Amino acid sequence: MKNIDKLRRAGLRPTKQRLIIADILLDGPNRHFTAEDLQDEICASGNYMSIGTVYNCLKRFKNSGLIKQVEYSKDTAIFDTNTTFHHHFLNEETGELIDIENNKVILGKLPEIPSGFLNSGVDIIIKLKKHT
Amino acid sequence: MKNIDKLRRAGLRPTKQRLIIADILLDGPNRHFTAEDLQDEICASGNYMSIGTVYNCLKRFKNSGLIKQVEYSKDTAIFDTNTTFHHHFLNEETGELIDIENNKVILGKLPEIPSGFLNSGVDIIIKLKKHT
DNA sequence: ATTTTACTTTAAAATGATTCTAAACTACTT
DNA sequence: AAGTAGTTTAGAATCATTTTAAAGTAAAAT
Repeated sequence: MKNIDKLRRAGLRPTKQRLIIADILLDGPNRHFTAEDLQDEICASGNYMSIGTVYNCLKRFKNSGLIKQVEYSKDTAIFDTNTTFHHHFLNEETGELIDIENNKVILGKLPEIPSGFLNSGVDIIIKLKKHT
Repeated sequence: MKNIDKLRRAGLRPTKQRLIIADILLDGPNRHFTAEDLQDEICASGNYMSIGTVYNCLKRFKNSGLIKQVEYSKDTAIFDTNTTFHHHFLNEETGELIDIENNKVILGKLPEIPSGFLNSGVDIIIKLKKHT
């Protein structure tokens, strides 16, 4: 599908800026990135966008389900083009994330969900350190 | 054990400020809290401490293993007096965390660890939403 | 096609959490 | 008692992110 249609389907008005970002994010392989990473790539592609717009677009892309945000990053928000249900390895030294496909993990036993609540998603992070 | 000894054992010089914090955190039941929460409690206990010192103490308490820091909080750092290996429920609406004891969860299948690395810890977050 | 309306982009300022700085202070050692 | 190394402090600095208000643009209505 063309990116302009992906935006329309997601309920986003296809502005010039959103198309630039869609072209960077929505083709090619999955990746993890920060707002600043993305702004750098926009520059590298010969375009310009204010950092405010980058943040604004990322928020809307996320709310529309075009991308996800990784939930356990401390200082800087990390976004993820992989919108499937999946988990992550975290390299503790570098902060690098690697996707874990959902079918690679099975939870054999889950705790009882507090009453009045529903399980609305499980996130698993496997931290890695270099083998000595 | 007296808190002054807990500090000494942890390799921390037992200053007046660290004792105030130890008295708040290290007795009583486990809890999750931010730096600001703690500063408020310090005030409520009739003491005063600059926010810089609160942060500084929390960092040292954490590095000494007296407390932990929750790894998947976005804007504000959340600390945890529960230093055992455990997981969390996250109330998505309120941000409230509830501990899950380690023995309540069993991982039936784990992905292959990337070569050259060791699994250095697994964090599981079960997100909760209100039952409708 | 032109106008209207609502949404979007922008630069710059504002915010909020956290860290840094340099001077004053204090616990521990000698 | 004096020295030194670590600690606290207020305030400034930093950094990611959000807000602001004005100017711009896509879609809807005429």
